[in-house]
Amino acid sequence: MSEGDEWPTGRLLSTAARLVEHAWDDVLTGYGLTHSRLVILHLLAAGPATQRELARRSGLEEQTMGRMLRGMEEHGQVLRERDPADRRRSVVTATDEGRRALAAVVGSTSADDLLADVLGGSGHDAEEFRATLLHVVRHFSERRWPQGRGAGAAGDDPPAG
Amino acid sequence: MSEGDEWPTGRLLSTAARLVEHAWDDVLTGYGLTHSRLVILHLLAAGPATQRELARRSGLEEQTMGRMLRGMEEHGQVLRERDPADRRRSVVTATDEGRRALAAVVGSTSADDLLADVLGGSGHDAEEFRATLLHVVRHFSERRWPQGRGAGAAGDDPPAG
DNA sequence: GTACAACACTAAGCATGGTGAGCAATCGGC
DNA sequence: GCCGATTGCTCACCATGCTTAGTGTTGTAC
Repeated sequence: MSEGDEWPTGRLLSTAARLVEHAWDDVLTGYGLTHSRLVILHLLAAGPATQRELARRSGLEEQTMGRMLRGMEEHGQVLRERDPADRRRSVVTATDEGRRALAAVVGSTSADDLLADVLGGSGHDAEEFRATLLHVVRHFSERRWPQGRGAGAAGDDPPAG
Repeated sequence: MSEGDEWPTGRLLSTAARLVEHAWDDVLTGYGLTHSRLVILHLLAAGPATQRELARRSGLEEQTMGRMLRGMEEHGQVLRERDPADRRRSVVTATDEGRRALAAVVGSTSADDLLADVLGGSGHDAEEFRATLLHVVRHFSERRWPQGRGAGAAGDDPPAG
């Protein structure tokens, strides 16, 4: 595709995301992961969480999260157990296999490095690009789920990575 | 969602794209369009085209394009007719209704303007962001479909918008 | 003129996103 | 203790991407 100049920026964004996802997938498939499951394992690395928490922290709907966790459970990457103290809740934990997969991907040359290379080698500022994306995500998240989606948002920010 | 700092840039890209799509959808739904159909109508504004051309020019698979065109046909936004000169081909044309919808959206305050405002009002350079996205799209497109996907790519670029 | 390759499109099925509806467990006011 | 509201999750279905495997049409080599 050599087009693109005329596209709305929003469509450029979607297309870029799709293409980078494909590049990621090439890497991840070898580790039994997908683009989105990686984020879940990443969140779980900090400790067990409920589905609702995971959904909120990754910006997905709970239904979507539930389905993805079911798939991951079938693949032995996470464990879901009812919380005995509140049986509405599922407590989600990463299994050893899930942790292994995450560590393997993080330790490998990732598509993110590839992306950084693509940008850096062409006069584009990868850090600035990232900062702009983060700004867009935060702004539109706030627009979509005002004040942290009903949950306490204060103190929820992770340490800057 | 107040997270994001730790995410891989690829995931940031996907999330940003999803959020901006939602913002677009809020605008587009009122005009009977969706995010992706807008691009098709935009391409058709230059004149009729075959499904294959549309797919190539928008970076989608032909199957995806076929399904989307079927939906648009059912909604009266495009017309598909077999090319009498080559009955393998479908010639796709925008209907009056499709053109009207496109004109209405283009004439309205679009989510793209919103995006530009969000960036411009915060010290981020919207033009630079766009240029970087375009670079990413072109690089990864080339990676995915080397040399213009088998079709003649030369002279295919649109005038810069 | 007939077989074979290429082309344009369709069909079916998977993945990941969304939505609305609904169910069981829990909590709170009385 | 009971009833209604809330919470946490599931089900069912839609949209838009993808892939693999067709179907029918055209072009070409012999």
